[in-house]
Amino acid sequence: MSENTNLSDRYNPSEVEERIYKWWEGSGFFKAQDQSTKPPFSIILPPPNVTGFLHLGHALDHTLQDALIRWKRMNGFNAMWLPGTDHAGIATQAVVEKELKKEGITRHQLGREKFVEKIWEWKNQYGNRIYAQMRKLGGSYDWDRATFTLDEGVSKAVRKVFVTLHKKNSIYRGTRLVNWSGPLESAISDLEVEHKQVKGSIWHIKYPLEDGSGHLVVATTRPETMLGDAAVCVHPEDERYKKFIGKNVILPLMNRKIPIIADTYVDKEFGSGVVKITPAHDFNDYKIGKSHNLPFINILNKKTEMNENAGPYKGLKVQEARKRVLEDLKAQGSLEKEEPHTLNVGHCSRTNAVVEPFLSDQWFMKMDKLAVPARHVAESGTIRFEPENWTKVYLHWMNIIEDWCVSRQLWWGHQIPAWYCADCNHITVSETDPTECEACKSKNIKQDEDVLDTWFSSALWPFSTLGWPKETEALKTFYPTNVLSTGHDILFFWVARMIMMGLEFMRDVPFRQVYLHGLVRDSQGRKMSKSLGNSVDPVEMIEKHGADALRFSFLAHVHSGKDFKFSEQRLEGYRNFMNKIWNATRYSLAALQDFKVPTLGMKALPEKAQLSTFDQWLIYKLAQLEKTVEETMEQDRYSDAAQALYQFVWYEFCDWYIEFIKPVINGPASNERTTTQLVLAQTLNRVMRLLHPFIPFITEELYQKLPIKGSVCMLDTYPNTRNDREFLAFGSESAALEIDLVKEVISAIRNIRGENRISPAEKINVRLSPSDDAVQKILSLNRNAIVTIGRVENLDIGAEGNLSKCAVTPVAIKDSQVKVIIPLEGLVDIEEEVKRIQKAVEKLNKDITTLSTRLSNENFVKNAAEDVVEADKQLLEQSKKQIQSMQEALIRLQS
RNA sequence: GGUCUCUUGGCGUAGUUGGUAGCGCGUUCCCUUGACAUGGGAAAGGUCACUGGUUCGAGUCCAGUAGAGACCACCA
Repeated sequence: MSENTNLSDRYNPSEVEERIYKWWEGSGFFKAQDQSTKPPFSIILPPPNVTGFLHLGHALDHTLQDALIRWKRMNGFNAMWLPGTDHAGIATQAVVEKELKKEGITRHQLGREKFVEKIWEWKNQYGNRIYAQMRKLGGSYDWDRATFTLDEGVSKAVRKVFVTLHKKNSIYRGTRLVNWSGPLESAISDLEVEHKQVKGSIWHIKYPLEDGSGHLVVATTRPETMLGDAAVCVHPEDERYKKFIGKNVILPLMNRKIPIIADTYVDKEFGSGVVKITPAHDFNDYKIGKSHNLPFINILNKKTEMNENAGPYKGLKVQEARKRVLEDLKAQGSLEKEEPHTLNVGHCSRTNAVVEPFLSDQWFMKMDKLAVPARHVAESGTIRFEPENWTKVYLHWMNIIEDWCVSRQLWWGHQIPAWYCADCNHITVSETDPTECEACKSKNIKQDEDVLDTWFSSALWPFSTLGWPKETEALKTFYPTNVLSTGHDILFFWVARMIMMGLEFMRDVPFRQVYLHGLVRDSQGRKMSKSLGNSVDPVEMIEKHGADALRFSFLAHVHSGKDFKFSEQRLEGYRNFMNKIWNATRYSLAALQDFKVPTLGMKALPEKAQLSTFDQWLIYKLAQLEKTVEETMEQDRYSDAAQALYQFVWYEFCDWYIEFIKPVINGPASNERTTTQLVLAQTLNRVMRLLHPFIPFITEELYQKLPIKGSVCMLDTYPNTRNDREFLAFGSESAALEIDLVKEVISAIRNIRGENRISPAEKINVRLSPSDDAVQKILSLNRNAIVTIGRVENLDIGAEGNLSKCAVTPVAIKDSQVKVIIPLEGLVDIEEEVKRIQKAVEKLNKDITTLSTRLSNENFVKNAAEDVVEADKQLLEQSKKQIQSMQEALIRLQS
């Protein structure tokens, strides 16, 4: 067979991927229609940071979504996948600040306007980098709809939401204790605080009583905050301290008089039973301060340095102040003792700095009302979580939800649409920039300098990207979206808030299903991080092994919600699979060189009478595969689908089918040969389509070379058991059983070969002794295959004959039995064969023992399902027959 | 402190109505055979963390124990 098929003997993804992607994108294949007769299916991509790199987590996430959207598209849906990028307030601002720092400039030196300009420059320079990387992965994003979170449309949506919620009093401004990040000089939300265990101390400090009659000892882990103490507090029932309630103590170092108050909040057993109350720097103390009407003494500035309220400690950082306070207390004998103490300290998730509770004016979103319907849709199943256990996590959070601090003291982001009047102090909140105060009409107004938390605009993403507040066709068609896929790390940050905003503004859920996958870790399960040096660049992996291999390694191994352990070695394995597909197609194309495509093309069907058993077997397996893929994809079990495809392509199609057809293909022209060619061509066509959502590049490339094909693989129908099923009807279960028997026979020959170390070059003689005429016929029909694949010199089918010095292996499929007999005289050391048979006998013996024990248990026979008992009985019979022939063989071998 | 998840051959894992434990990688042996050495063939390797219970029968259901991880909360 000649080989001018134009395919190299190795698949080279870099030669294919870019070309194919440009063709797809240039041809508009990724575009969805705002109006269509097809049913809609939409996914909104979680927008990555506009100036970021694509990391493995994105690659996993995007691969899952792309497989799903491609699958749906091929299934006849108006499939829309909307890409976008996030301005990522803190992250982006920090990056640009860092760049400026290299030039020795701070953002304050530059000023707000210039600085924001700089960030836009940066964004324009790097904003497309991640899009280019996404293209490399092969994602079928609807690029025309790509949206940036600071685009005009989104900004309008943000303002409308802000203004609307403000009108409803669901957004309010308040002076509150918030989590403050010193390095950012900004408030952050509760979610942005990471609690970490830290080994510290607890100090016992003497606070002298005002009347000089002694002192109380307070225990604290944060002695520097005493500078802002407003009271000390004891339990009202504490016998030790009851008598002091209402009296005063003198705050050491500051020499301020503060009251002794009582509150049940104090735990009598902990520490000394006396707690210092610092309402402006501790969340619990804040509450006590409120209920007891204490003064709120702020001792920090925005950089978390001590301010003028800290007296002599002014200007010191928190840690320095602590050190000095302790030294001074010690010097004056006020420090009673220091004990080691482990405590949880909040750290800023961005900067890792210790978060300080800090009193400031901020904007908050009231969450309790918004949470009610958001809870309901999860409870009722209107939104389903996958894996399901996240429902509980989500609901728990919704139940304890606190108001969301949405203002950030940053410059990069959506500036808050609120204007302060210098004359009457009124705040004008407006969708459009006002020219005057709405209360006193003064022109002396100034916009709030703060911006909104990045997640504010993200929360609106499912509808703001579709044109809201305008009532667009896109919004009508694609909202609610079908699936939201993301890592579980942003369940609260993003998913929960989208649900609340969607319900509030669209009166409907933003998506029907939430698919939460795990996070990508290294092969040992460690977090990928720069400092560990174990992070992997997906683009590098794509360049090395191909996008399809990377995609398949994700798809074959995502298991419901578990973290994904990435291994390049495994990736190489799937790279090999791509090569396997490539070469199987290469062979097939050669085998189909003289194949004339029947006029019906895609619809061409073989003639039943001409079908070889192995053709019917293959089609049967193909039908099973399509059923499996359909079922597993419906249930989001991508890895089951991927693995079923892998098994079919490699172990059925390549290892067996191609080997079966070789004698036919290499044989003379015949109806059988033509039919086999047709089956081969049709199967290839379906296999490419089946694989396409998983590995789009290689399948599209090969599809275009097939003799039977549609026009574009990614747009053709996905083969399944409902549509396009005429071809599958040619599969036959009985043919499958016959081929299974033939495979068993060949395996038996190979096993004898392998175990006896008979070189593959050595041709051997084989006798096959069938149990009946039907089996005899099966063997005769498949004689060619057995001879070729088994590398047999002379094949006899018939009576078992003389078994002396012969290897014998009985094989059976249901009632069909065959003895595989190979004369070994002069070929091998008989001892090897004796060992082989003994091993087999041993195994059979074990099986027989378990089976007969079970079957002799009358409770089992009585209680177990009939078919189970029947299957066991059959198996026992079969095993008994087999062991008998093996034992006979053993005797003949040694005689 | 609370909630949740996990524990299956060296590694990564499947196991969806309970019925003799599958897969990939790796390992050992043989093989450059006209699609593919990124390949082919053969094989070894698991008392399913532990203890009880339910059942004729448990990796699978229930209870408890131990270990690993995640999230939430935050008593100074």
